[in-house]
Amino acid sequence: MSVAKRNTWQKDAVKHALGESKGFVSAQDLHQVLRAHGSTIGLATVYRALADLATAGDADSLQSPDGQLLYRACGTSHHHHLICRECGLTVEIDASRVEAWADEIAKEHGFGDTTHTIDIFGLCRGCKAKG
Amino acid sequence: MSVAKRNTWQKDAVKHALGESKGFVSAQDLHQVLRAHGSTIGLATVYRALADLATAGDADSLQSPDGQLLYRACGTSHHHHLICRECGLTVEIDASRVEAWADEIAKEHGFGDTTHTIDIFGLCRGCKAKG
DNA sequence: ATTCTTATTGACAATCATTATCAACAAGCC
DNA sequence: GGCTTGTTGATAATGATTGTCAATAAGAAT
Repeated sequence: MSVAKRNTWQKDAVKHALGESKGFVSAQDLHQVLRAHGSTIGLATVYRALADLATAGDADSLQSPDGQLLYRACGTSHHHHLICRECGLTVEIDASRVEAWADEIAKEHGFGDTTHTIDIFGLCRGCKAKG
Repeated sequence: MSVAKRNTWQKDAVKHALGESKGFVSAQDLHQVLRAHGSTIGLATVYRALADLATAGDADSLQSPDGQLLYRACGTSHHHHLICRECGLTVEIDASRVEAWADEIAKEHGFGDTTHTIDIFGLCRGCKAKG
């Protein structure tokens, strides 16, 4: 199998920057952060690195309500999120109950090979108080 | 309050075409269907009409996995969908159990004013057999 | 260490869905 | 029929993401 992937500082930079970010970040945001930190990394590269990370299971991706793709560093376990639409605060939630429900429903209707999108957007305590 | 909204054949056309469609349709698709039927409706108008319908609660919108916005005619009751990613077959599912769960989780973490995205994509019986 | 192969990069162009613009139009009112 | 103003639609603008491709550099071989 030899060398299929090469290790570059760019990939590490993206991975690291993603790890530093608290909530979900868009590829664009991450690119700007990296440039702000003095990196000369290209935008296309950030997109590619994020896609790789997502494929490898090191990152989680979801679509924000306005259609942007957001990424977040994450372990291998499958889980879902509760996200503040104001400040971006993210809480990982255990969704095993819903997972089971989703599989059950799918099976019930003869569907297979399923994936699901289960995310909750709202206002966190802090932002509720402000707003 | 007199007249805030006017009734135009364009809005009716969009509403009707949406009702005819079985599963979810993109604004682009709907526009093409309408044009194919001889209508001279403009693309921007289709987008506006769909947005209005969604706001009024007469249509349901969701994002397909590749980022497009899809619409579907639907009653006023809030529900979710099981969608075949191959042929677009859509099954409305009763998600009261998950609704309750989502609210509960949100409350538990101090979140308010929540909305959620709960959709299941998979392969229906027919497409499983083919693929 | 030097050379060699080729995966990877990054600037830029290309796509594609969606939104904004704005003059022309028509729905509902008199 | 006119008047007012919400609505339309062709087009341009936007903005995220992907494709292109020559230049670069990682890792293997020497």
